[in-house]
Amino acid sequence: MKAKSRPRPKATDALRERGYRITPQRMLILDALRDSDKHISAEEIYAQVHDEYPHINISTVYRTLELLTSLGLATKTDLGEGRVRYHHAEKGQHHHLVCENCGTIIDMDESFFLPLKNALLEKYQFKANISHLAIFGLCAKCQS
Amino acid sequence: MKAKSRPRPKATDALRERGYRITPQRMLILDALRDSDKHISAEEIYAQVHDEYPHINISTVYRTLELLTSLGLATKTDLGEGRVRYHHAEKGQHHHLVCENCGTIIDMDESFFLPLKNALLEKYQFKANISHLAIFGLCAKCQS
DNA sequence: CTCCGTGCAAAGGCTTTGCACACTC
DNA sequence: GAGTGTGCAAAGCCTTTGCACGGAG
Repeated sequence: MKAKSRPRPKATDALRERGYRITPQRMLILDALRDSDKHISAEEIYAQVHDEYPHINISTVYRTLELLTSLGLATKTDLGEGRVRYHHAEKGQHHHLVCENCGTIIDMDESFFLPLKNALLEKYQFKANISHLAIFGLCAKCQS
Repeated sequence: MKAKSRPRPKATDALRERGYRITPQRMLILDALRDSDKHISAEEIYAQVHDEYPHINISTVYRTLELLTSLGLATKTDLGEGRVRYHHAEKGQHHHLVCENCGTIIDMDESFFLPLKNALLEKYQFKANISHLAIFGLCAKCQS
């Protein structure tokens, strides 16, 4: 699907440094995460990796995603679809506006939460750690 | 568990008006929703109703909750636990600050989201329907 | 050579669905 | 009586887990 041979040391180094082994499966899963410009489900990663490496198993995908998430290399998001989505951590924090009618997902910058964060800190002394939140509602098209 | 004979016209009227039948199961599920002061899962509602009405089935709970949600009588919240929680719509909207360290839950008023809602409407023409959001972070005690 | 990572298969948890009977209206 | 709502059982979907083999270090 995409070239997989370009230099891309960061994530694999992070694995190696912590004593985890570099396997073709892990590389391919990282590639799939990186190549996807939107959030991707375990099943989609599996399908994508399977094209290049038919031997792979879905449980390996789940185990690898859990590992990457625990190392901070991937981020897990629950958009309320009954399935979790992942994305590469390098791509930065943002949030999602999910249309309850047509399912459109709009990416929203984190800066929208700054006033809220400050208000919570001031009022409740609560230090919010907002990552990949989903907010449901109606998109422009579906409001009529 | 609780008296179930007090007058409670609102929800049942809403059902009747729309042509839905009033059954003991539906009444008891509404009671369970109303009697719970926190968000409650389908399984918990089932257990609670089962005490008074052992014949009930879990699929009836799910079907009824879906009906109530579609009528706006109940609200569905996904707090990312792999299971959905419900609450009675009359109780109003609020949100939760969940401490990642000690588990404390602080109730937060909806008004904190007004600036955010307005910003989203202005920038994305997105009409946010924020209901029972959970925000994770650290409470005052746990920040040291 | 060691032992971590994987494939395989099965099970787990939550939720949905098909069908025939029962109960509300 | 008509037809919606229910119980029952089974399946569906996503995810996790136990086990033994294979491959990375």
